[in-house]
Amino acid sequence: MGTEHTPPTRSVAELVTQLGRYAYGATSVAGLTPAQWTALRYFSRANRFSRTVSAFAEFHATTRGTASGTVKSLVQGSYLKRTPSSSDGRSARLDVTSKARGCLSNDPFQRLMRAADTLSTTAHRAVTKGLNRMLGELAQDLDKPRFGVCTECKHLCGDGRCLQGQPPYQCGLLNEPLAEPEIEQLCVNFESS
Amino acid sequence: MGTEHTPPTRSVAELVTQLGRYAYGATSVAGLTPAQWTALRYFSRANRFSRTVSAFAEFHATTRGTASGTVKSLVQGSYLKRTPSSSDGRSARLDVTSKARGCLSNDPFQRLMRAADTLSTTAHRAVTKGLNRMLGELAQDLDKPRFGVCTECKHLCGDGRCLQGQPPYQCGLLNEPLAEPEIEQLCVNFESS
DNA sequence: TCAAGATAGTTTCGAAACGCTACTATCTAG
DNA sequence: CTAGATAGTAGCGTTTCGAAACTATCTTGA
Repeated sequence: MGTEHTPPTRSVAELVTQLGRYAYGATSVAGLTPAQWTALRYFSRANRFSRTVSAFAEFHATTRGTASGTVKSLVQGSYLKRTPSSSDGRSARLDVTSKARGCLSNDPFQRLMRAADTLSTTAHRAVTKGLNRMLGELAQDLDKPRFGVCTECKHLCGDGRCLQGQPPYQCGLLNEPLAEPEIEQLCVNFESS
Repeated sequence: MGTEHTPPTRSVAELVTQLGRYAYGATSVAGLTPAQWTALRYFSRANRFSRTVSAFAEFHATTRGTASGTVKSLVQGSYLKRTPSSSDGRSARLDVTSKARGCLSNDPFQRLMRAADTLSTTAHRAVTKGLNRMLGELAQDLDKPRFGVCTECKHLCGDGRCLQGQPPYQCGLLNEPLAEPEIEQLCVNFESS
């Protein structure tokens, strides 16, 4: 009964790339480059296990070399603070500074969020769900990590056992305790369900 | 009853940028760069009034200088054929060659479309509608052109008058006849409604 | 205990891509 | 016919990026 293939509307793929391009290019506020904005956004959204150069490199879909350079410039500009890991001598954690938080509050990226806010609640939910699904498919197809939050991750444990819902929370993969606000942050080790 | 602000799901803005990044970076098939892929996709989707360097520059959200370089490389590689305009001595039209069409048939971009195809029809429609809305908002906010198809454009005229539905079609803005397949192509002069 | 391999991160290099400015050529308005 | 807008090109410096080479640390297993 219905048409078999996609109707003659503009395809979702085209819309996504166009939105992505407009959002990425809309820099020009502070003296930060698009790549630097992406990094700042990432490090302000990622949990403490994921605030590393390597994790950011995977998120940004680039090489560690490039990511290293971007991070370096942000550390020099004191947008990020480097703290060597106590357990792993090779690794360091990057935290956003108050200066960076100030910049992020008028991120050009906000325009995109404002555009999203014009949608109704139901429309917003439908789009979120659909895009989430697409991202999962694409990440699997490209063999990239997923980057989700604890509340939707299978490794989240509550109250000693792997039952979600009540604190104190814990990550079943890393066996590390999770504070309340942390379970809404992005994680490299995310696995759905 | 419902929560006032966005629920603790990952925001639409984040999803869009992430999808955009993955799709843009997924090149590496032929010897074409991401910018060249974007150009090829554009020129294969745009109608004859929009297949110019300037229109592509606006679509790609870049400068005419950069766009000119990208196009030049594609013409040299015989992916595009340049035809000077008969009515305007300054302008030229760029058409994709059969070689380019061959490349496009295994565009890395296809992965994103495949991901979109895993959605149900209703979900697909909801996402399309939502993203379309967002793109409209964002384009207006950034003062960029919209780039839509004739079937959704107010300038489409049918049967002599501006009544849509039956051929022969015509563009009410440029006063030019439109062939049947052309009314599904992208246009710089698109205006909604 | 020690060697081999994996991993975190940096550095350098060359190739793009980009924004910007200046420039030519053509078209359009008064 | 002149002034200004528009289509497109060319050059410069910056940013980005992938690839490869390298150091330092961790891990594995004999």
